Amino acid sequence: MPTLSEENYLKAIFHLGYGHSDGVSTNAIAYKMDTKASSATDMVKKLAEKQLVNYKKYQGAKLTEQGRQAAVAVIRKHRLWETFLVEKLNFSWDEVHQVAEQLEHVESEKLIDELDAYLDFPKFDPHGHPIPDKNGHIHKTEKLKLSQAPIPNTYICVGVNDSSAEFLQYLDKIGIALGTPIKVLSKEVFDESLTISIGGGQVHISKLVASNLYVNFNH
Amino acid sequence: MPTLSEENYLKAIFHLGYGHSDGVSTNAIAYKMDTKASSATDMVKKLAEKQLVNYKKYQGAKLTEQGRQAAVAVIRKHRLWETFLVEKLNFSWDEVHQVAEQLEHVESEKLIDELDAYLDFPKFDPHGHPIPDKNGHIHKTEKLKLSQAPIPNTYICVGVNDSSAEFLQYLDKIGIALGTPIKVLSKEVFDESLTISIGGGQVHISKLVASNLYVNFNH
DNA sequence: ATTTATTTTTAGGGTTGACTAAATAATTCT
DNA sequence: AGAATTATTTAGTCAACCCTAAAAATAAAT
Ligand SMILES: [Mn+2]
Ligand SMILES: [Mn+2]
Ligand SMILES: [Mn+2]
Ligand SMILES: [Mn+2]
Repeated sequence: MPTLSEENYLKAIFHLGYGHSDGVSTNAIAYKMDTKASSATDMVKKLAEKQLVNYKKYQGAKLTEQGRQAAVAVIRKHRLWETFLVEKLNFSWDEVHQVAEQLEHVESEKLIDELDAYLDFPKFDPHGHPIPDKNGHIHKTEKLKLSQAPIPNTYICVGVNDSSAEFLQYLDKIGIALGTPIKVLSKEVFDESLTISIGGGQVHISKLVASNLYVNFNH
Repeated sequence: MPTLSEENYLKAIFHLGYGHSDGVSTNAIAYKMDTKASSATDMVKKLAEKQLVNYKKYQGAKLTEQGRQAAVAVIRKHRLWETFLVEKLNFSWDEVHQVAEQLEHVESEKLIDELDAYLDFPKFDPHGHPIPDKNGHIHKTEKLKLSQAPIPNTYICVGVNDSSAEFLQYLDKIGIALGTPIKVLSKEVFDESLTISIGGGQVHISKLVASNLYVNFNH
């Protein structure tokens, strides 16, 4: 079994490599893990020895199938715990990440299976992220970044890209939660900021904010 | 904050020193922690530096008030998690210890407070052990070891001293759970084994078993 | 095509928490 | 008391994971 630290690296490599076919650079890993490039190199070597990643010097790391399974298992635990915290323990969506970051490393297959059942097999976590199933399969859903959505149109917020407390609290403040209808009124050509309407009120959001919001068509 | 390893040592010292007024020997700590005496000495020194224990060479370790608070906080978390696993996730009392051993180290005050509330502020864990409150106070209850209980008489099982899976599964097998009435019929003078009656059936248990069972008068 | 800048790796350490083996203190036995 | 046994500490290593500084490789700029 991977150590706690290895699990965190695997998760980082998974997220950084998602969608891309080339290796994840040690620099990118180090940045995401809030550590130094030399530490990332060391860890990547260790993961390679354990057959969890493929690694060639100067070419970055790519998860093996075994590594992907391990990464997805941790992500599954992370998202189930986040769901538990919000659904059962009155946590808000901006409070769960830090705690789930610890809970995700608890080792017990029964624990996670029972938790899954207790939560009634949720498909998405409190940030709209899909919860991988027991076999490591991640259900793909249609969604697009609000920054790339055609306007004018009305969408439904289905997820966030950034799960930081700062961003989520900002969304709380302007009245956006999962399921909130967002009517996009106009886009400023200069900075691609958007004027949107939420529950009657009108709000102006930056491109950065819009690019961290996932929406779906309101069909 | 204590590290994970320090927390485990603090807990061990708390349990070993419970009731006794002299220091806990490094040997005893090592045995309980399943490690070597030299490792225990190292750790005790570190805990002493952090003011969590008082330690003088060759005189064992005693928790300071600060150390006791830290130990009890971990025990509180351990027992709340065990309760959660049994009450909500269909774990049996012989399956919870190992998992709680990991969960007890998750750091989040809100988590443990909410868990406490979610479980409706339980007073005892699945093994009949008292759950310390938020202030570190442990509610004392009357109880005695079945091996020391006057006979003949009828008692109620209120707890176990040994929480190992082997012992708990043995109790399952002979039909003893928390709350089970136990009628003690006779004690063998030779080995102090007991003949008891549980729900109609008659069972013979060793002194060792009886000394690991806590009972209360059936009043 | 060089030179310059950036990225990545290597070399050398530090810390935590283990271990073995050896030394020393405390205890028990005769 | 003196000797033998046991308990405890010290000394010296080790592995995991991190660090800084320097070297080497790659990428970018002139
Ligand atoms: Mn983590
Ligand atoms: Mn999430
Ligand atoms: Mn533990
Ligand atoms: Mn217990």
